[in-house]
Amino acid sequence: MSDDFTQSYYHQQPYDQDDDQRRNNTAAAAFPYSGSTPQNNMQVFDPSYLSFSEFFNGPTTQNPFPGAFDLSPEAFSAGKEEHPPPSGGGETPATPNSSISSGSTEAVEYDENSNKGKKEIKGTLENDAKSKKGSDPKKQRQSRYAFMTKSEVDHLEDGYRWRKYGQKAVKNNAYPRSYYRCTTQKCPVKKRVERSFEDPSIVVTTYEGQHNHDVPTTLRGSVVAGMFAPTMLSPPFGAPEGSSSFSQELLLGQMGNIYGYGGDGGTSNVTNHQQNLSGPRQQLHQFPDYGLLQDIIPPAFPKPEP
DNA sequence: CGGTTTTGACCTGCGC
DNA sequence: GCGCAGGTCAAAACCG
Repeated sequence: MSDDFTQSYYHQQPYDQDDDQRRNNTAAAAFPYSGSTPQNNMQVFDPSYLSFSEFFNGPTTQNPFPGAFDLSPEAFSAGKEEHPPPSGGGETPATPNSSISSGSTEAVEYDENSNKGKKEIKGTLENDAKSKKGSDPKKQRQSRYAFMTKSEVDHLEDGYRWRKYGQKAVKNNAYPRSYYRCTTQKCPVKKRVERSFEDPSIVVTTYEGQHNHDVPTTLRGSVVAGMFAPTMLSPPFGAPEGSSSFSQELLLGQMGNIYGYGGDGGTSNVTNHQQNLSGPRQQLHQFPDYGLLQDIIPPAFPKPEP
């Protein structure tokens, strides 16, 4: 991908090997968007990953997601001022039948060590961090994970209980953004839910923070519930070892070849896959949280085929 | 009645 | 310093 993207890329986890390669093989790599350089040839999930679980676990024991999700929203949002407008060509993003899944995390603390050998990235991150809210060390953000779900409902069932504490109209988006907070006491997790302004059928959910508790027993077997099991929401996207509790099988079944996204509008069978297995029609996508979602959705999604 | 949602106000950060 | 936008608060309304 482009250097732009690379430079906007923030690694939370130290990857001293296959770093670049992994990056190119992760969902994150599929988002070459650096705020001003939308790519046509995007790769979301490299087909080399035979399954979603494999994708999660990676070719090695290391979870590729840290690389995939360790995007710095700040880094991406840095280019928000020049994000390509949805105009012209009607960049209606998502191809209905294509599933994108990507996500991002944002370290609560910018781990300098994690960027060893990635000076440029680090620099970008730091700069962004300084220019954004992160400038205040007291307000370092929680880890964040953003997911895109093709769903008819705004608030996706993920197994946790949430209480809505705010709703805000977002600039350049006809759809309001909702703010939710985990109702579990002392749980700091929040999430933002909004619809893609270009494809209302896509719900963008951004989780912030980590649950300090298990999924409520009221878990209703929702796909997303499995997806967002505690391990999933842990920074490394499931502790390296502890992730065993993560429903990989479920993911396998639900996510299928979620990486089957070509970026050129190619279709995948994920849609049906999801639809068949989940009650409310939901397609799960993950994508890097660039901070301002509307800034990344356009380039991140291929427009639906006419 | 307790929990959740709604919604306007308020606060904060950032760009100009 | 001012205005804008995002995020949060909190009181009222709503719901089971």
